[in-house]
Amino acid sequence: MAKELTTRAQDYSQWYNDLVLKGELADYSAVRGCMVIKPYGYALWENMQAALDKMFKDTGHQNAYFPLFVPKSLFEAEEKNAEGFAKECAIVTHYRLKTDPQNKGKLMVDPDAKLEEELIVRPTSEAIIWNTYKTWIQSYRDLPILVNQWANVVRWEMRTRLFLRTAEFLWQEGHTAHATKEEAIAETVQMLNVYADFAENWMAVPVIKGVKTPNERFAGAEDTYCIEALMQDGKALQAGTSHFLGQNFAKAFDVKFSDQHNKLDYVWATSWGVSTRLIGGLVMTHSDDQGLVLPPRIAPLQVVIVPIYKGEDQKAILDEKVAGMVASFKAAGIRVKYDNSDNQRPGWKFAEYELKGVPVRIAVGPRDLENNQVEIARRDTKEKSTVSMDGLTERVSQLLLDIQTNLFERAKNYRDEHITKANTWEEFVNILDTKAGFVSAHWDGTPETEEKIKEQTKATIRCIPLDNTQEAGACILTGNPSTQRVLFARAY
RNA sequence: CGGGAAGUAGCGCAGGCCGGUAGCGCACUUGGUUUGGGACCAAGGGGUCGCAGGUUCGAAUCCUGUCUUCCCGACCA
Repeated sequence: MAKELTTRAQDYSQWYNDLVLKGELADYSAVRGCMVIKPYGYALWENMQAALDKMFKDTGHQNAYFPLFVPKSLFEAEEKNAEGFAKECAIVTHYRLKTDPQNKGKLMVDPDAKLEEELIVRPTSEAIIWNTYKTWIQSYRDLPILVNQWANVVRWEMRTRLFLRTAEFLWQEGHTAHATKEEAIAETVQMLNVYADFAENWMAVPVIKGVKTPNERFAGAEDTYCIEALMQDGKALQAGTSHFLGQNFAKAFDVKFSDQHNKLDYVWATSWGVSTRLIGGLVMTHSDDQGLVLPPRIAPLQVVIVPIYKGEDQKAILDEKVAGMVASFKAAGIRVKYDNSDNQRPGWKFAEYELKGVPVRIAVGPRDLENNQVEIARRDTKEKSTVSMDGLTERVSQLLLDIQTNLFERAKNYRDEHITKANTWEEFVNILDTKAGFVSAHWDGTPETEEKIKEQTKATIRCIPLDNTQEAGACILTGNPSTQRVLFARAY
């Protein structure tokens, strides 16, 4: 009764906020636009990190760490990149405070402590990293460099939303250096595939792999590859990007190498990243009006066991019986919690763990002990069944796999049902306003047309899918010839 | 930056027009009864009413200023 949730139908945004706050993933902080990631939310992030980190290492990458601050002169070296981020940078100008003589007990910025050169709080680390790579690379034998960093970045957004857009966020950024263009492109595509694999097989979030149009491209990239997901309100979410940076940063930072024939050339670059924004996407993909729904593979808790008893005697018997169950689950690698706390009743616990999105709940009471059974409830379908205690661990292991699969299939069906072809402008606008989701339509390939469509409908081109079929058609807005459909959507 | 709303107990709010002992629900503490879908009874603890001025015998309440947060826009590679 304590925690009333807004339903999706009432107010989708409010529903999302309620889930994040009441599901204890994150909280607002005293800092404008910055959130506190609470232990439950951070445990989720740690599980995501662990899976991604292994995938990065399995593809030959190593972790490193670069500074939070970027001197302004380095930041501005790659012009397009600098321009793209200029409007959302936090800047350190001083290094000292002093007591304010006008205002007792208060501090002020010491005007005598102005920095010679301003430091930019990194919105992304290409500049500081490529300035470093210059000293690491002389020969083709030094290549490739395959480095990833787990870090926080700051982008001073005007309007923020928990996880989806915050002023500070956590992410990983991979920065690689290669001897050839082909190798760099292969790396870009490889990491896009890693992201898609992670999104679909760990988060159970179906994604479309594609390429961004020049308008939507990362500032300083030659090509931006992306994975795009679809939320339950029909809006798209960019879930990850992988950039082919060409020789732009090598030229900006003068990073050259000698090839096998002692010929100097600029190094080829990629960068790729995913952030805590994925958590927002996860919430909006699977959750329902009762709370969070988390996929078992990354859920902080996979199974919760709730005892039902009258009096201490029954509790003691249950504690002992469940201890064996817990040990067996743990031995099978299942993340399990036995909640025998006495300050809440079973009904409260049921509601609480549903809110938290725990995939499987097991209830055990005296009635069950008599019959050597337990009650199992799955979060995704809310189905309950009574099963024997014999072979319970195997059964639950299988159930977790089933839930993982079911969540993905459910999300994929929804996504596939919300990719709609539009052949006329009327259809296009109508789909966006009524059904939403992705709209597959012809586009004449010009930034001007893309811009006009955005102005009139707020829909942007999310991507040109990698597996696109080529077909002749006419642009949805201008009627000019087009060779393929692209995916439009309103997006977060 | 434009428009709107709000700052009162840990959280959510009432009180304010009409100045006069600081309230309610949840949470918390203690005791008891309970426990198969968000329990109940009783007794408690907790507040410089965002901040700074002003009016007044007296300000949460009236006036002025100021700070902050949230919502809607603009912005968001």
